[in-house]
Amino acid sequence: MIFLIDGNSFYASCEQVFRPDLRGKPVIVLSNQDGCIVTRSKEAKALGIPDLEPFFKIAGLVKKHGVHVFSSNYALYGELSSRMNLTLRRYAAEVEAYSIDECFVRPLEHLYAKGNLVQYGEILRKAVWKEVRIPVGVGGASTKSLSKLANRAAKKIPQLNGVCVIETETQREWLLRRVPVKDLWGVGSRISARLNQMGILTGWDLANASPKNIRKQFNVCLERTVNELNGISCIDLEELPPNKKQIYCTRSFSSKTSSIEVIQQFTAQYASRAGEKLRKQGYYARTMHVFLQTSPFDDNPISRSATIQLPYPTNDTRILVGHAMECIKKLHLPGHAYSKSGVGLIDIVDGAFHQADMFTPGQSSQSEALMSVMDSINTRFGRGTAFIAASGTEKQFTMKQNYKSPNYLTRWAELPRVTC
DNA sequence: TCTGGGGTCCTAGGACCC
DNA sequence: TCTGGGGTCCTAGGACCC
Repeated sequence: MIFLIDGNSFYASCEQVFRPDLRGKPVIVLSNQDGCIVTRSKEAKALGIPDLEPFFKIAGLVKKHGVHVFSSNYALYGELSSRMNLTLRRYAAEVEAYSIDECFVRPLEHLYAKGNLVQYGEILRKAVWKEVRIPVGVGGASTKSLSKLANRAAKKIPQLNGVCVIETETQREWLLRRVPVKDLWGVGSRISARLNQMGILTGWDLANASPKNIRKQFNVCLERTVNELNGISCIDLEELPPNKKQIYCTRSFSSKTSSIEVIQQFTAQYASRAGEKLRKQGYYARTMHVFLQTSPFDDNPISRSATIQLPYPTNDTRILVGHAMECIKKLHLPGHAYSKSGVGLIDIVDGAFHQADMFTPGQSSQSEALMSVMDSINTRFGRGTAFIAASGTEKQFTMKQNYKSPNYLTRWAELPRVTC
């Protein structure tokens, strides 16, 4: 049995933890740069605010209905997410932190009366609410894909009170018959359009399709989904996330720019961040991918990228940044207003198993030591405390965050205050 | 006035080499 | 002189997730 616990409108609920006055009110949270709407509270959805809509397009609607707007505050969401995990861990045999707002959980059997899995779901829901003040939906079933489906029902059907468990064949069929394929986990808009053309409209249709045929016409992943919908578990619970095969850091600029110096400064920051993630995994990169693009909404958008082999596998920020700078020089064409760049580390190898080349220097122990000091400084005093000069000593543009809430949980100066 | 997220993995197709 | 299978690397873009 696998349960999926998922925070309702997670980012909006996080904001409401320290602003309980906003519970039951329309709240939206914006993406980086205050670009798009990424989370809407139930009340905001009811006002007809669409998901992933550019913020400026609904500014009028927001004003008219007094919608409460927040820039994203990842320090806050990350901290509440880990508190949610800690709570769930006490009630579970295994926990997989699947995303910032979702956990897969294998239940501890002594916590519920035999055969009463709904009771277990209730325990989880109440515990997270009591300890973290985040409302969650709970779905349980024999596979991950079915628990996703149950979780969806838990949120959609008010009578279920936030908990839905698929225990019988009848329940499985009932739910599958009512879910359009596009709402299934692992089926996006493209694949669902093709499935619809083939007459496969609901989860039930897909569950009854031939897995072999699906594999032939689509791919292995969708074949797995078919099996999972039939209760055959193909996707394991992973307590430790598998190591990444690629690590990317990409950002939109806070405003468009044609200046190569500014673009290099931004890109140096992204390369540094990618290096941090790589070292956290304890790996080394052999290949780097750098891209630079104008807005895809421009009349003649351009997007150019370069892939380069690094001289030897490395996770040294100085080397990564140096090569990223060279790439930008090659990619940058004068006269265009660029909106975004990114750095990807691909072809990642585990240091311990890497076969060194006796003719190339390789990463030195000095470099390891320096990176480790830099990482500890930044862990202790905040990201960006120690940085490469190429990132720019004065920030050209800071991220647009006009509606950010305080870092209630991660900065002493911003702790909530109570006046009595 | 202008404004449109971020991350991971996979694959098709072209260029080049043996 | 002309032909041609098979592999690797790179780029671009598709597809999914949150």
